[in-house]
Amino acid sequence: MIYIDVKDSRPIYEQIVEKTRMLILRGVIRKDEKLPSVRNMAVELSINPNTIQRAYGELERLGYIYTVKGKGNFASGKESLLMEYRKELLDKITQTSELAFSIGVTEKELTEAVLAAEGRA
Amino acid sequence: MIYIDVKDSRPIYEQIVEKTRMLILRGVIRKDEKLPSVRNMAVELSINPNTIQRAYGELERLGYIYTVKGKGNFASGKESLLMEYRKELLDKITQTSELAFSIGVTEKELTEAVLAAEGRA
DNA sequence: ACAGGTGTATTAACTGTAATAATACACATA
DNA sequence: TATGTGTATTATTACAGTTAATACACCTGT
Repeated sequence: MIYIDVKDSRPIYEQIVEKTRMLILRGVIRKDEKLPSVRNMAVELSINPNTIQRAYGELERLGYIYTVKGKGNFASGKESLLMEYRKELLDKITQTSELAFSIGVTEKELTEAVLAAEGRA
Repeated sequence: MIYIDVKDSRPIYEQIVEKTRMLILRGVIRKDEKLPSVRNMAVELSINPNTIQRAYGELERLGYIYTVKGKGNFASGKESLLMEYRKELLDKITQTSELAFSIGVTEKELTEAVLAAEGRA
């Protein structure tokens, strides 16, 4: 379901949060679907259970999952999450564009950079 | 010339690199213009000289400044730097757009996010 | 030559974060 | 009752960032 990129400088728990987040947002993991248990995922990824727990704690704090003690962690399926993430990405586009404009990049170049992504996705 | 944002989670030396970089790219610091000395800037920002030195070391490695022992650090004014940074920003736009497309954001929304920045810059 | 400003290098120490390891406890379910 | 689940705690290791204190070499104005 998830793999750790050793070349990625970000902490392991953060990588897990980010990848799980995308799996939920893309609908690969559906509402109320169970995620791998802390201990299972720890074995699969060959890392410490505490690190998984930390990632799950973050995901719960962000509202992506909910926990049932004795049973496991499940995707919340909250609808607001997708909208929040869309806004996050659009804000990032605006911020980067602002920086680009400030050093002379044209609107045409920026829209072309957007279109370059459309083909790949 | 530069200030440190204590709320910024990034390391101090990295903030200095990024801000100095922008000052050079925007032409605020001109070719062969002298940057504040290691000790001076350390006093101004109330941080350790070693931290400034690390930032200047990075800037030199990136080609933004050159060092003359006994005299100081100076902006290189290399022309390629601007083009490299433009490419960096455009790549970031493409990457973020790709992610956005993958969760259903439309081309229209993205171009609007670009345009939103044009007014501010 | 000298003083003062410059970059550079080194070593030690402190702090915070990430990650591991080893346990223990509480809850759910077959 | 046994097993799988989340949760909590403590200790330890490793590393990055930062500070501190020095020391050395170079440049320049007096």
